[in-house]
Amino acid sequence: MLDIQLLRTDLENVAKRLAARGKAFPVAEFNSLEAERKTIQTRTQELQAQRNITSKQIGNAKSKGKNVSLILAEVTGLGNELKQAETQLEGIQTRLQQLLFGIPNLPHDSVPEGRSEANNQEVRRWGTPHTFDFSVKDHVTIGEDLGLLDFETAAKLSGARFSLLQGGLARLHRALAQFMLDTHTQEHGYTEAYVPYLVNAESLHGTGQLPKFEADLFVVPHGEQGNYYLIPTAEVPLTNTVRDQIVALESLPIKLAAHTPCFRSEAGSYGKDTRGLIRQHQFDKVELVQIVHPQQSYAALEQLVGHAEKILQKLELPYRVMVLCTGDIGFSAAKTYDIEVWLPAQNAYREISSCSNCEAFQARRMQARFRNEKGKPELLHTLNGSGLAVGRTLVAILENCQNADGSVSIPEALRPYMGDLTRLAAQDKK
RNA sequence: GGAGAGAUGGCCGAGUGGUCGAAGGCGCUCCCCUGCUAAGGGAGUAUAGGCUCAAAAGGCUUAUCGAGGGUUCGAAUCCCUCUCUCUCCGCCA
Repeated sequence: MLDIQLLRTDLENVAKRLAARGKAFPVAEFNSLEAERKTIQTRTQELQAQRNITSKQIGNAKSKGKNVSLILAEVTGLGNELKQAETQLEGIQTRLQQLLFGIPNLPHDSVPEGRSEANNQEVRRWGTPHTFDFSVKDHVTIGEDLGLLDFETAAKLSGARFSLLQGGLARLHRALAQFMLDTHTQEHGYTEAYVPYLVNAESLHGTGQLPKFEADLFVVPHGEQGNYYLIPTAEVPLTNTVRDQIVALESLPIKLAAHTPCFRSEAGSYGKDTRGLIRQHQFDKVELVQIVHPQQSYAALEQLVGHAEKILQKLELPYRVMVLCTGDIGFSAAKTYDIEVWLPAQNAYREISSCSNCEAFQARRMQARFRNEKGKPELLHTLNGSGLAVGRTLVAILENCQNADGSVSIPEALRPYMGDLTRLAAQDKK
């Protein structure tokens, strides 16, 4: 959510920066709502003040044993008028808020302008893609040939966009998550967290998935209490830990890491990445969240990307880092880096991590604050990044580490998590 | 799932219809006193808004005592609904 003060004082500039992300701000609608709000709010508060004064007079008079019927008669009409004004004000403020909740974050000045993915800029590259002296297979073929990856059975159990891993591949998947989590907690200073996978609407509202993106979520009805939602990312529970809180300055930065499944309905992505593990309704991810002092958030973003990169470096997987352009950053983000891993079978780099600084956008929705140097509450900055998407990392390993005989070499960093196994071969089902 | 108790400021805790944004304490900040330490004295100390102001300061004002609704001229206080926490019983990994 944007700061309404900013909209009141510098609407033109806000509209301009939103235009850079391809979002037209409804200036006229906002201005007329604001004008209306101003009139009605002033009127309401005047009436409230009048009521308060009169009520006090009644109290005073009564305690002195005076007759109050005269003053009482004076306030008779006030109640109705006040109630009407209050209702009207509430209506306007709801409309203003709804408008505001639908407006995305402003891009940071350092974000390159552009309309789409095509305008994202490469920041750096690490590693050299391997050249193969045989024709490479894609991860689906590799996994199925090994007898360890089974989409047909998954489709029977659930439907499209689910997968079943077995044997060494399932173990490799587990090993990856452990390895990532251990690296971040032991080398990068994150606190490991185990979090709820079902969250309430307030939490999703806090991080910005609601109210606009309900269609992307899986909803679980829960009796009369309303709905639970399956988390689309651990960013939601991790970031919302500070919702409605005022944290102490000394406790910053807060760095949290969690390994969770993520659930996305993938509405609107029909026909995209239908083959394989790239785009699933359920996938695992190790998520990094940082909650920091506003002055630190851009330094923290660089760090956060580095933490995610470190995983790929240890796994010796080639990648590049992209800075997303104004037209491609997500709703809550002010700046986003994507990390893209090399996939030989696609002969392309594909997204494996996304790291964003949301500045105060989420914190404002969540009322997540800290006591600043002057002891005053101030909004925090929140950041999140994948470190990394486990399923996609598995894909990258299968494809980058494949051998001519159909086996897959296990990166050295993972071997301690695999009982020192060096390769996955067809007989590894058990 | 059943029965009961509770939710008040950074924390503890008083407050059962009016002068209560809320006693008292703790903590924190500033000042005074004390040769040092310990102790003592005084003052201050919620948040989010609105209007005003070129801005800062200030001024005026509104809302907030778990949340929402109701009764009333007036609600922390009375009534209703919900949420959460605790205790006991049941069930369960």
